[in-house]
Amino acid sequence: MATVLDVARRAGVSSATVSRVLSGHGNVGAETRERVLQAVRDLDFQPNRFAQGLRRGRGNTVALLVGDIEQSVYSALTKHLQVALGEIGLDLMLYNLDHSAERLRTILEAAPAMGLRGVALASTDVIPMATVGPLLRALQQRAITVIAIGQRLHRAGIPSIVHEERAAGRRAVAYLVEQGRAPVAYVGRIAGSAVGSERYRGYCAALAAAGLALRPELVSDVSYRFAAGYEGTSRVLAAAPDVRGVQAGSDELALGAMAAIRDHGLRVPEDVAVVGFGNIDWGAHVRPALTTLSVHPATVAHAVAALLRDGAGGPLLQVIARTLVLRGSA
Amino acid sequence: MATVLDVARRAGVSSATVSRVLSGHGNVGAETRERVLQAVRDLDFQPNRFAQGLRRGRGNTVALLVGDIEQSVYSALTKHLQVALGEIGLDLMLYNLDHSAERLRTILEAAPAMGLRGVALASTDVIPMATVGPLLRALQQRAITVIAIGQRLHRAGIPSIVHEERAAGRRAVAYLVEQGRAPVAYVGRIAGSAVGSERYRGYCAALAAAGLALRPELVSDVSYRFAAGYEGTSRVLAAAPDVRGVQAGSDELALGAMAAIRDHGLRVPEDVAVVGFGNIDWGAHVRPALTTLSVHPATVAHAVAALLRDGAGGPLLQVIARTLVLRGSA
DNA sequence: CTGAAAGCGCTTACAG
DNA sequence: CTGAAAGCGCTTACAG
Repeated sequence: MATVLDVARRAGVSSATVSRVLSGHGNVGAETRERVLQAVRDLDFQPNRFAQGLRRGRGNTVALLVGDIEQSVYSALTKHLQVALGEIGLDLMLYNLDHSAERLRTILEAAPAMGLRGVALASTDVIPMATVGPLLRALQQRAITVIAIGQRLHRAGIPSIVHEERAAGRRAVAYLVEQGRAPVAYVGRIAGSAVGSERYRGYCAALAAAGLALRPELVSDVSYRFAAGYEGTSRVLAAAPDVRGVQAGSDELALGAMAAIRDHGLRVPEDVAVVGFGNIDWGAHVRPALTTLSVHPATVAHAVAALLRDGAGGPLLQVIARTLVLRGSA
Repeated sequence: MATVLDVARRAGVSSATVSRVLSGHGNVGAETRERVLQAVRDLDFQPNRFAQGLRRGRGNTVALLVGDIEQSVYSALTKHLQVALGEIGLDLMLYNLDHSAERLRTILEAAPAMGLRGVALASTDVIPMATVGPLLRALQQRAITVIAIGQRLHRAGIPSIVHEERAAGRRAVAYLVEQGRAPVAYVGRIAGSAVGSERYRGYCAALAAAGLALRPELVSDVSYRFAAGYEGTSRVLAAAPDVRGVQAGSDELALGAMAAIRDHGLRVPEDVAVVGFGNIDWGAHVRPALTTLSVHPATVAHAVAALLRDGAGGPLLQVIARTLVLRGSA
């Protein structure tokens, strides 16, 4: 592997000059610069990342911490972030939290020594800021850009990029009510999810605006995935046979809900309409196709990249609007 | 951030001794070791990754290159590999290939300078070995462990971990035939997929064994995702109205196929049975639930970790068996 | 068993 | 505009 010294020798200059040409810092004569670049090409020189990192005090890697890479929100985000970071020369290190606060802490504790450029925390789980807050602040103090995705941590001084949750939930439930789908159940408040409770508040707001009562038996607290949607909906159907609409806390939950409704001998949407959350890729391909609220991973990815590129001083809170995507299920 | 020198001073030893204690190489007196470990704890010392990497010539990072992180096979693999690598102290860098050979080449060209410990190439696309082969060999020559996942590159000297494809495809199609589902269509040979054509050969073998003719109008070449399954199946249904079974090249394609069958006014499985490939997470939750062939990401992940841990000398080819997972669709 | 010293490959004040 | 030199924080032969 060629070193900066090899390049310097071949170009007849010092290693300092090579470094200046490559970094763009400091002035170098046009002809000298050309000679250096030619030598770089000849030797196929690529700077050693460790040496660079050691000297500069940090590297080109951003850690992305996701709740669960198998969930579509996170894999879509990962994909787009990978592209957006690639465009500004940054690499992506992936950490799967598996919704574990313990794992989050472990990772954040190891982060300072890793020379990261930034940490993007994409988790909708409630974060125990008492223990995690100091860790995040420690990262910021070493000039590591910390960004929250999907959760509002801007009050703790962490730039946050989120989708609208409450307003979106309210809009979707209002739509169900307008379509004559009351009583509407809410499946998937998701205990422990910061986002889940926001969506649920949207549900409550929509009911209140329509003058409908909040019936506890119509609300199901479940966890994230399919089976939870199935079980939660089954329970609601048993407790409230008059339910005509279901707002699910996620598309996965919505799919489970649809299965439960059908296994209950009812039809979607004729008997019970279903709305999901998150516009998952297969949502358009199940039958009936899923009506849901959009998500915008590319927009998030670009916002993250911009924050990393420009350093501190960016907006502390960016809220991305969602659209109600109408398909067959509601 | 504490350095090894800080630790040395606090423990009253030299930095060499600290390094020896931490690495486990070289003998250190029991009492000295204790003093060093205490100092490490006191100062919360974590070795600087760049300095370590520069000195050792490589780091603790493994690059995982996946075809498309949004496909369930890859996200499940990523999740399990993350855990398996974590257990042996390695980090995971993720690169999304987006099924682009061009991108693969770009990434592999940048890899040597990154001080990677290993490169795990999880792609089922046909790899242009004329250009990519030399890049992989260059990595191996710098003692970077290269591992192929999902595709057999063992003849090129690259340890490969794969699932059985042909035998599994044959078994599934034979099952459809046994159940009286002939003629069986094959949707998703997937031009450009090394794995897709293996699965298709299993289909051919099953037909031959059953004495059935290979009817070209029953075979659809499509790309990976849902929409392709929908279109491919629509075409097959139009060209061969007598079709009674569909073997899909993936679960995504199977879901598209089920939608197409239903939009055609037919029922799954009564009129047309469908078998997928890959046991995707939502497969059990659609209705009818998807019959499919299993996949074993945890097994793959452990095999990869073992190869990284033990370095060269491991098995060149590991084949993981698949099970036919019977559910409602066939 | 332990330490002094060199060196991995960069970058950046400093000097000219 | 350019170069000589120091130094980032480790690890490892080498010497004792």
